[in-house]
Amino acid sequence: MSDQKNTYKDTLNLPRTTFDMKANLLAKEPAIQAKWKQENLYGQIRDGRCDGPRFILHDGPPYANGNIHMGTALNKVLKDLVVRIKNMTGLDSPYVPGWDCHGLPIEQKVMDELGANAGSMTPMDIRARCRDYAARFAGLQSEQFQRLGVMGEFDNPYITMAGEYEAATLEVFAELVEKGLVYKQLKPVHWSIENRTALADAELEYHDRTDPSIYVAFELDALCARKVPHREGDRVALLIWTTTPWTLPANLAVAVHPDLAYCCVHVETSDGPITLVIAEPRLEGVLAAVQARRGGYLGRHEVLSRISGTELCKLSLSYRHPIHADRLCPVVPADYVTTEDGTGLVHTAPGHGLEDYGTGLKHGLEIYCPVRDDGTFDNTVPEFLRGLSVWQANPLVVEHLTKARTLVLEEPVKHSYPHDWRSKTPTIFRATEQWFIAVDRPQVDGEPSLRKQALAVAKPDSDAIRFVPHWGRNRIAGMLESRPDWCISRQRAWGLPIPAFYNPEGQPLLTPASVRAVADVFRHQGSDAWFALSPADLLAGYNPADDPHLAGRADQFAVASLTAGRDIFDVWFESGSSWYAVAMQRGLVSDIPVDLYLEGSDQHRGWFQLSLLPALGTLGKPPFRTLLTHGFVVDENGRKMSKSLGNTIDVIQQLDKRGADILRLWVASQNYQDDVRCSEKLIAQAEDGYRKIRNTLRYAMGACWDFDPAADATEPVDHSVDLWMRMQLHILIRDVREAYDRYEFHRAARLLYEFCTVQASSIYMAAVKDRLYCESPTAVRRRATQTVMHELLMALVKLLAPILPHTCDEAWDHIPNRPADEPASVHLAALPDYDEAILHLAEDLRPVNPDQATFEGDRLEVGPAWIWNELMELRQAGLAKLEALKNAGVKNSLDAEAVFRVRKGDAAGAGLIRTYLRELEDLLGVGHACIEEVEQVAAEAPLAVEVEVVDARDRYGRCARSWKRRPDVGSDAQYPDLCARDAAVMKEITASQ
RNA sequence: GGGCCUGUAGCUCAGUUGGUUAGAGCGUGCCCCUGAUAAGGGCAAGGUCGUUGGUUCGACUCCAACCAGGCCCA
Repeated sequence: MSDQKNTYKDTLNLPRTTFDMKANLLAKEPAIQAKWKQENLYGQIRDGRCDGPRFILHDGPPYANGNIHMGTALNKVLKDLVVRIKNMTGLDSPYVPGWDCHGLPIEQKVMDELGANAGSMTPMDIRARCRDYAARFAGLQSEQFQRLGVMGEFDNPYITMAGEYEAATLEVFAELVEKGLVYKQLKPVHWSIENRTALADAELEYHDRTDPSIYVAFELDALCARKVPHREGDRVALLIWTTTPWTLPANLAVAVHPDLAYCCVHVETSDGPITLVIAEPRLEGVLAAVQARRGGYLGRHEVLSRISGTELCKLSLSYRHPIHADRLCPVVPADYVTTEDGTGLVHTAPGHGLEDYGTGLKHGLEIYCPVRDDGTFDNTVPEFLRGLSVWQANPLVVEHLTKARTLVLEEPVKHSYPHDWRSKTPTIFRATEQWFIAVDRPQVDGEPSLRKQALAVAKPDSDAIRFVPHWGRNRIAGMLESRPDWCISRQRAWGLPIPAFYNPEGQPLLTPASVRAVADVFRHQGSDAWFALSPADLLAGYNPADDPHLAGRADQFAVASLTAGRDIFDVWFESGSSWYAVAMQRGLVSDIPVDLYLEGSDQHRGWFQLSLLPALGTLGKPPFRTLLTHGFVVDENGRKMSKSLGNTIDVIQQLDKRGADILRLWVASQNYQDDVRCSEKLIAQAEDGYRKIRNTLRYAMGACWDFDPAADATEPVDHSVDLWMRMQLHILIRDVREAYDRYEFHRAARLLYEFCTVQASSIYMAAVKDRLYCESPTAVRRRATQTVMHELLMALVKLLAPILPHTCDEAWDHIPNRPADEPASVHLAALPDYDEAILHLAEDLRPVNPDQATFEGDRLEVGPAWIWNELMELRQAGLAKLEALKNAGVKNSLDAEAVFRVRKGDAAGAGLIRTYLRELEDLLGVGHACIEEVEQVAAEAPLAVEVEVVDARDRYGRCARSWKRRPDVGSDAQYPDLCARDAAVMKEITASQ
């Protein structure tokens, strides 16, 4: 028996393929990548697309520091999906990756490595080390991106520290200078007295520190006192609170919140009666504090009246300055005022606080900073403070206030305070000269301000920029409305110098011509030249006398007398110029906008906005046509990933464990418009999906092993499941391409995956097994299935190629008899197009109520889709019955027979089922199917046909070759153990041998 | 605290202009096959649609507040 079984097995056309079931991505991917490199696949794609329309995705440069993380991987894979899809759509879509190389984090890492030696290093020494560091990590990340399968000009990326790039950045800067948008002004920064330097946020450490916290009454001048309800004979004052008494000399205003409730309270004190203005919610707390620490001071108190912050502002109050007795200062509104502590009235010193600075600019206050870089007061303060350090000043200020009877309370307060990370000494806020790009200043050529221009292109009815998702427009517009002038200067070594020179009087030289002259030097020598060359050499191509911007002042700027400034650019200005330095300078586009910027949603404030402003200032238009943003990678509970929470997923580790295509499938299947959840488990799920897709491809290949479309292609007959499959395939092609066009990769990935699972694997491949295995190799029925299977395989591999480039590359080489007109690599191929004619069968003929009367013979000819939806319902019903039968003991479907019950006299219904009977048999996987006439069928039955499944084991013999139970088993005397079909096939095989 | 955004089965996603008992696939459980076999197939369970109010004859869908989470600010 078993011998005979094996005999027949050898006559079957079982699947054969060289495409391994096991992916072995860890070994194969690097080999495939090496092959791409060696064959210069990227170059081949460029050559192949050089006649197509351009599509430029301009890369936002990651920072050249550390390994890539999940967020970087998400970003780069999304970009690669876009680029691959565009190229496979026939567009010429090059991709030039870039790296952001300057900036503090790198400098900080280098300084850390240098440790104590840092002090003896020159800026040039430090810069050289920073350059090495950046180059090292740009190289490392480049390898990691390529390991992810990202395709692009990795042998010629853009690097913001390259001389050419630096020169281009300065050229953009020169344009802004020309437009009158660059200016110098005081701004408070974190200042280390110890090191006499500005500090970035990253250079601060917060430690607890005890400071004198003081409540001070700022007395209103006599005129204003009358405007405030008070007790006759009282002094009238605004009560403020501060933990930095030394900033009181720089006080220029008191800020109140318009929405807060304030009250005027009469208080008896040992310094005499006084009416104080204080935020109502703070009244009890403050009085209690005074009572607790300075009981003898406080007598009874009485609230006289209440007043809103808005009203308070309207009174136009002015108060006598607590230190400069002869000055009067205003009350201004500010929305950052809170009642968490203090008095709800905020001492405002624009030279010593960031919020105060903002308020100062808003209300035209001077940015006044009487503190010198060594932390001592200059001569603009009263004599008792001159020359003293701010720390010495604290008790003296308190003493002064006490004498003036304006000190209500002093108590020590312990709070978290910023310290210099290097010297560990406390820092102060101190206004220093900084360079700015003006956002509200109209340009000298009459163009509106940058803010106006930016808001114009971001407003709802503008079509200048497309936002994906659409709410990005809202977000960036909101940020543009409120953004302050752009402070572009930093006091560091590792960066692009702001090419400003100073004459002996301290006046800056910074004109379009002088900037361009420096740009020319940097182009060839890099910005190290700033530190290596003299101002005269840096300005070799520049003559003040020829500079129209110095008209009449040229003699003040004799080149020999100048010194070079020590500020460098904010790195955002460098990356914000990349649309020019890369996209235009490299000829990717002849003019902006480029087609697409694609970054995380944090870049609405970052790169997007800081690219938009320079481009508007330079060329008057945005640098991008479309802005696409993605969310952040969070853990499986939606929490942000952090090392301290221990919920991070390491990309490199995942690459080494599962391979790039798994990660890419994971990326593609995420809806990136939201935050993207990631965990070991979720990536494992992508891996499961990958296996399903791979095995679907593998089966299709196995089914086509002896098939050559050029020689064997056979049109499926009407009413065959092959036509259904082909239609499903074209629906898939249409929907996936549409999803790709809309950047909805997760939709495409899901469609592809579900197609593999349901339509292809569960339905079609299961149904056509019998004809593929058992029919004669050249039977029309088999060849037709192979024809569609081959179409399916070709289309699927192409559609999947952007997502799974390695797997599809490998699969491409294993496709049996790949047509001669197809390129050597799937990545050189075009995405498949759907066929309208095939699609119309599906689209026009939607399912209708199965009204028996409408099933005329001619309708069957036009309606495979229409009818197929109903047939699939029948299949579902049949499978349910089959399940019941299995529970009753018929384990193998081939031992069952499907009986389709049609109402007696329903000739059309019977004809319909007869037409599809063979396909239904295979769709259910049963040995045989037949029709039976009955008196009544259930009204809701699909096609008005009921399906029943019965045990065929006692009815029919089992065909030893196809394993089907059929009535015609034994009908051929030569093969008594076979059914008629298999007997005929055996005769054909035998005859041909 | 402010701006923008998100919240449908354990997971990834569908849910058309508000309209019957909210759908897939994966995963899980049970079962089958052993001629796709470190594969393939079937069936089943699983959801108060973040919460609470409101508008409406009717709300996953519209409105408000709240809760949770994310990004950017403060």
